[in-house]
Amino acid sequence: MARRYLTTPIYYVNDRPHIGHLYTTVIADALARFDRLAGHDVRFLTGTDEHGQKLEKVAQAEGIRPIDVADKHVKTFQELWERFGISHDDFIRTSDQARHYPGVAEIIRRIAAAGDFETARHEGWYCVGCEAFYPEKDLVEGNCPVHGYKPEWQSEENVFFRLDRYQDRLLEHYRSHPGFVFPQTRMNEVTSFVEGGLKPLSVSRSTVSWGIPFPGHPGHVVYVWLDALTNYISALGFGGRDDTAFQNFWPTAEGDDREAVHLIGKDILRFHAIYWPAFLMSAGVPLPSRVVTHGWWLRDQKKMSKSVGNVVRPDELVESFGVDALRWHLVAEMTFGQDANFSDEAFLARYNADLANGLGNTLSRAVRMAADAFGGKTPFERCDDNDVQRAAQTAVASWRTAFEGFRFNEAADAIRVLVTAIDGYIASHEPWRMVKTDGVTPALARIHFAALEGLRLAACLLSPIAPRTAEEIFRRLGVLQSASSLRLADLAWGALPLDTPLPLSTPLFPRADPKVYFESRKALGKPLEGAETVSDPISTGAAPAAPASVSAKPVEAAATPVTPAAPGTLAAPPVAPDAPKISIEDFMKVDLRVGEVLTAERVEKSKKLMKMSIRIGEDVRTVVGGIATAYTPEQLVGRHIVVVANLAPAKLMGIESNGMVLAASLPGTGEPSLLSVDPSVPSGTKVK
RNA sequence: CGCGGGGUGGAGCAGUCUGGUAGCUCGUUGGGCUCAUAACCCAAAGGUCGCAGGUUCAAAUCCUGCCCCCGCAACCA
Repeated sequence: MARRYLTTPIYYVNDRPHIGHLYTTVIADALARFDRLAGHDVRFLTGTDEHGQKLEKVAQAEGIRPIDVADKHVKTFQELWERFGISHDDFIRTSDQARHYPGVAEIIRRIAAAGDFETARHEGWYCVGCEAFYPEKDLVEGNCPVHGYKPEWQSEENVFFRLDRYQDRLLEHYRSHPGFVFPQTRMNEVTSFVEGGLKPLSVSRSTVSWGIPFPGHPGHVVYVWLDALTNYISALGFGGRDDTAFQNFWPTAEGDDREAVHLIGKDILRFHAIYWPAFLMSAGVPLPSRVVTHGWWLRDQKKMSKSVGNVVRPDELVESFGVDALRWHLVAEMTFGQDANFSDEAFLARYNADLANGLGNTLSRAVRMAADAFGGKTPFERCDDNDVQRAAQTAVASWRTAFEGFRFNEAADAIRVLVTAIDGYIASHEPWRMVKTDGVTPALARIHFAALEGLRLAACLLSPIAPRTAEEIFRRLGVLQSASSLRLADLAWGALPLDTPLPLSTPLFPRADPKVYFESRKALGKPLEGAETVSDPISTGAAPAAPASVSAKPVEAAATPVTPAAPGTLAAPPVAPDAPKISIEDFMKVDLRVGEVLTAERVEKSKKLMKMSIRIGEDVRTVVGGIATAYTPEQLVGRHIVVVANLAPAKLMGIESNGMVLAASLPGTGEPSLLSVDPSVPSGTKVK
């Protein structure tokens, strides 16, 4: 029995869970369930990344400890995973001093022993406002180009990891393990990046205090990625008192029956495919087997139209159609590795096609007819040689190949094809006609057996993707089976029990009329926010249920009641935080003037920048502003706008800008909208 | 010359690594069925696979050049 160690990234607790987190986790869950079904000994880990400056700041603002903030948000993730039926065996938190810290200490001890750490002094002008160092040449008259005041001379000692030493060994590993990164295009990307040269990596921070203290460097904490990546082995007990799980699940050598697979999104590929293996090499720990990378979910390529009311968030879809409908959609809709669009229209279309009209309706007709013919029971005679049986055989094979090759959407396709075959089989054999002409015959029983057994197998194949639905189908077929107890043997034809009661039920996935659905959404008067909808927070239990006429809640959800999370756990982002108050004197420091745009041109190679010459009274100066996405040069020339006249100059894309144009930043898109005054107001006029 | 993704019937996408009848879902049209969730089944229409060259018996697929779209990075003072 092979051992499989599967991980998701650990999610940063400051983020609200969004469709991306959900996708990675659902895919990992499906893979874990598939592997268990295939008879592997599986350990599936997920968790949270909790250290770092962001969290520290949030805690500061709220006047509580960072760990309290983390505790609060961790619950959100855990509840979400519970709700989505994620079958992880373990959950690691990087703030866990008993479980995680020893692993980090150990990997650092080993890297240090290998001589791959080195301390280097980092000195320079540090602007507290920018939280960044500036080279002498970027300072404007000795002041910060942004804030205009004198930066501090800071001298900081940092620990560096000699990543550069591993360039060749990494490349060698990629060569000898072409499947190390999946898919291939991502492997190429990583290879070319490493070929481009690696530099020592700073792995300690003294500007952050919420983190793991760096051994031997008081005042320093461990760089977040060195800390976070180590979760994959610290969770197995690496460096801890009991490392049995590490011994059992982390691969040791070639030809090992152990496989460690990291599932990630493409945004964190570099950390997983370059830094992490290098850390492990240095520490003398074998590398994980594969880094499997998926693409991103994009929002409707169409702008979301507020007036049309097509702003519907996944949590509303889940509310109306159930967890498994979304799981199915995520798996089936995205070609694994590529980017895909998430749209509610596509969700509805797929829901109706695959789940309502396809699987649900086929199950419904097959069960109803069989129950009618055989007195509420399954057929009394089996059939082992028919088109459904052959289709099922093919489906099982391609489903397995798909899962093994991380082509999850193809696994879903295999199920769809099988369902279509069953439906076609029923249509071509016309059992409804047979029963009228010939009565209840063995031939009729065989046809129904084929259809129902096909559905049992379809449910088996569905179980990694939509486990609760699979179990509900079993129940309706009179099969006593839990999704988690399934094994390969269950995929063999013919396990449907004969002459067994068939419970009748309401539709598995009630059909949804998209028109009615979207109109009801509009009628509910959902807040039509822009920015938040892009990130698709999956808020749990917050949305009101859709009217019953639109969609009765799928039975899957009813059959497996899940406790909804407390409302508001994932509520919309907070409104603008209170800006600190300033005095009138402070405000008067800002010299606002009316300026007339004389010329305007886009800055070469820049998307946002517009270079303008602006006349302020007698003075003509160059101002660069990030407004090129919203204005053409022609629209600007002649305009009287408001300018911050006494702003310290700064260089943007090599052009010195003397001043700043004021613009409102539109919610959602962030598009600028210039503050203009009536052209009759002479340029140079003071604004206050 | 910053990095990357993409351009395939009306829409959304597979297929490209490993050349060989262009596939899927939705939509459209016609027919069928009435067991089922106004579902389902069958058939049809619809594609110069971004453009131009090249390799080959054969190119959506390999090579070269070009065009267009979209992210990211830099820059939003």
